[in-house]
Amino acid sequence: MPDSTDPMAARAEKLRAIREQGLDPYPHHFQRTHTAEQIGERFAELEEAETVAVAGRLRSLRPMGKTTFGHLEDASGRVQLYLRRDDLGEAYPLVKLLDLGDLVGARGKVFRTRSGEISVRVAELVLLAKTLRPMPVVKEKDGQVFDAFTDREARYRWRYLDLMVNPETRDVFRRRAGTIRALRRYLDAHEFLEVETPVLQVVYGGALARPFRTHHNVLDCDLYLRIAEELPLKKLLVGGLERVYELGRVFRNEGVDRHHNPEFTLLEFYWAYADYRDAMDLVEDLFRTVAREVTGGLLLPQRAITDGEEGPARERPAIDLEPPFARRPMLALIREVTGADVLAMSDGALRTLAVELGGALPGSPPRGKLIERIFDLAVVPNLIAPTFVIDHPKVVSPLAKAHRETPDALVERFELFIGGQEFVNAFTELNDPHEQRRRFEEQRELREAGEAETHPLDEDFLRALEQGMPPAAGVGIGVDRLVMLLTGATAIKDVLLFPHMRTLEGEGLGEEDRVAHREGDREGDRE
RNA sequence: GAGCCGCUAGCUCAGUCGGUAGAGCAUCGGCCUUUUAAGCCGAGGGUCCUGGGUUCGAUCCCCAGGCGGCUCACCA
Repeated sequence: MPDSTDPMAARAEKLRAIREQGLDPYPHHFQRTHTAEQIGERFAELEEAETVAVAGRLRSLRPMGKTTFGHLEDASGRVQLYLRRDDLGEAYPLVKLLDLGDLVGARGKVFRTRSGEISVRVAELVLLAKTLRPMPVVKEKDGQVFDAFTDREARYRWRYLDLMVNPETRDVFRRRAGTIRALRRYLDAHEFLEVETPVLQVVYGGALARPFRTHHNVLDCDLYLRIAEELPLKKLLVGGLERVYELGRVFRNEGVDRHHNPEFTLLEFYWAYADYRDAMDLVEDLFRTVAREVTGGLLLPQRAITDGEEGPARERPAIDLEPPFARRPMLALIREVTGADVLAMSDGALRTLAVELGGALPGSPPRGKLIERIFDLAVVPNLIAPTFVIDHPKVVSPLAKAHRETPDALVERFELFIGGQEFVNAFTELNDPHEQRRRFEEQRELREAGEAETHPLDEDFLRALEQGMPPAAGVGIGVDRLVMLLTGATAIKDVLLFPHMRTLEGEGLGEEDRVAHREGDREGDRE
């Protein structure tokens, strides 16, 4: 039942009235001459001189009888509109049919009001798009914000509303774009070639994670969405592209929380004739360069994390990228914190230690998994200052080359931790095809023993290695987390424009669409 | 996956020691030709998340479920 005071019904009624007056509520074009910012910047020359044309969204309306004030907002900022019946004449009643959020264009002279605000005295007002839904009403006075649009769910689900009313959200995504630009610029400058490899793969690989599965109808085969970029990029090293990178989306069928989204942006680069030490030098320089470019400095303030609604905020210290990043072997860090020499311990003792630290693992995990687990529990939370953790257990790194000094137990690998978070994973790449095959087979044994996350054997990749891959370093950087670091964000959802959310009722494919897709399948089968 | 918290008008929230509800903003009407969280006067607006249970009676108490947020655990 329509309610006379329902905002949507009111807007629909205004739309009808506008059409009735012969006005087009959704015209095709508006010739804008100035942005809001330009009007402020060039006020001296514009004042009472040429006619300007501005366009944007109405963010405030203050009708006072035969005069109305309002603010128009475009991508550059806001400018006040001064609408007078004497100026607009027959067009003035249109003002009554406007709502907050409508997109309008206005032409007129620029002036300063009695209270000093730079404004456009509107001689011509054009509706550019009528809005049918109310937008969040956020008011502001003396820098204080009233009725802020802070509901996290609403902000994530309807990001356009968040972007409309929260300037800091726009800043986050400008900074995200800046981060990606800086990463590209850095790698391009170091003569890495940007490439694109398939997202849909017959065999997934390059990481230990569970994949999303999909199906190709015409070929009638299952495909996986990639969980990493690694294997195709290494094939390019075989092909003679000595420095390659890919900045792309990968998909992991795992948990969703403050640090994880089912799809995320991963940067991987591969560097022939380099090893993990070279890569560490490069990564350290890359982090500083990108941080400087994006934030202007190397000291990165982090926002506090709140414990629940009422709970106390947990302060997070600023991250300083200035001092050299520490480089510490994983086993040495474990020994420092727990006193345990994990390499010398029996499997049973390792398990006992892991349980003591609060992390029981299901099944009978291999030593390497237990060591990694102990590391995650005992060491990681304390790795606040940027730290390269180096030389990991072999079994958890099936694609990394054995350590040149401890080849039986360790690999040449590093992870960069900052603020207790992993940002980079890299290693000296394994390029011995026989050794790679043995590692894959080891993974298969683990899988058969009940390990959930193992690396599948990829014959096509082994074939490429058999063709000869140069010694190389490979690096993976979690771009979303890097953006979090550079923006101080506390949740990955805050740096994704459209983070994954559970579907609401009425969202997703309707039954009719699903039927249509099934029809499509049959058509595919016939061909 | 576990724990805690929340779900009341379009929005943000208050409230009912169990007797079917209220504020501000928004909306609608009136006044107002330099206002700016504009102001003043008036009005309308609610399956109090869903389903069970207890009760004479549930928005409130109990149970189950849904959705969300936060925290912890885990994969980046």
